[in-house]
Amino acid sequence: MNLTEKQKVLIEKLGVFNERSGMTPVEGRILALLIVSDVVELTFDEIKELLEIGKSTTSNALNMLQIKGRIEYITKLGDRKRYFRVKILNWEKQIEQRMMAMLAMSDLMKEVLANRSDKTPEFNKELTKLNQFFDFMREEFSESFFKWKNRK
Amino acid sequence: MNLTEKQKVLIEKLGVFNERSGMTPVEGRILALLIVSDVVELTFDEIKELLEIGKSTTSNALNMLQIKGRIEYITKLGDRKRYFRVKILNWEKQIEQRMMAMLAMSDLMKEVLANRSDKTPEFNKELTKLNQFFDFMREEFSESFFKWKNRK
DNA sequence: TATTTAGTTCTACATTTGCAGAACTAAATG
DNA sequence: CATTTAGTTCTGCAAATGTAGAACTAAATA
Repeated sequence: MNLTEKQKVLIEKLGVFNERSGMTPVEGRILALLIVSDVVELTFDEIKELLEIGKSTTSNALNMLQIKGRIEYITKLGDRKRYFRVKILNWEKQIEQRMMAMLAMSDLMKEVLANRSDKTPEFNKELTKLNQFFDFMREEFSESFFKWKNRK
Repeated sequence: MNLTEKQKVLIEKLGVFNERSGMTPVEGRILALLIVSDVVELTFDEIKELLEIGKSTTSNALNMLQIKGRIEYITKLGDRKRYFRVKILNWEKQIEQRMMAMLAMSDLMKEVLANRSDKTPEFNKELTKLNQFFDFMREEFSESFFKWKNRK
């Protein structure tokens, strides 16, 4: 098992993307590896060797990725090793959660607004409008996700 | 100019929220201050004193927040100080950009898919479905943003 | 032109983060 | 029951990050 140059480049590219959405470099690359590799189920040691990373790093990253719900492992009869793979179907949920998390500011904003003096009506009006934007988007997004889930 | 206990709590709360979306603690708190404070335009020194932070920290954070498009400053005739305030109207654009950035993975995914062998048809099918999800969402979101901008 | 003002840049430092390698552990195997 | 296997936990370190304070600068003021 080894990687083509093209695959290595793709892993780095996807790795950087993953870093920017809150993973460590190694986490990002492990996830990328599991998406790019032609072997879709890789063992601890294969991951470690392919990415040339330390044992503890591999262990910790794999555990984090599991906690975050991005990967899982299966086992095979008569084989003690764990075979890790991405939980692709979870991605939609991931995206949904993160979108909604972004719009969660709405609640905080309402709290801020409730505490503002009425001596800055213009500012308050803008904040109110922003709030309406959040509410609107939350509604729209739920609808979109619903629409996707229930498509034929 | 000083803050109520309630305001201080709100600033910390919003501050933590901001930290989690990629700002330093101080950046997050400055932005929070400018949203929570009843005085909507604050000077360098007011910000520094209210948040009890260093001069260089204040300077760097204010510059970063301007680069990120989150704040701006105005000046007053016969007054050399800068008066900083949030660019609230930019928030919608911020949200839009970040949403779209999340879905930008779609392009990367297509590249990955193009490079996968056809020996893993099931996996590839799932990836394809994920891609369709991204495309669908991108379309939906653009529509939603458009709808918001053109509402009466 | 000396001083003050409003802010920037430089230097230093403490904290946090990410990773490696060694030591360890629990289960399976010889 | 000694050894191997498959991983986890511990220890330490190098680099990055976030902040403070001092030194500096450019413009305005006395």
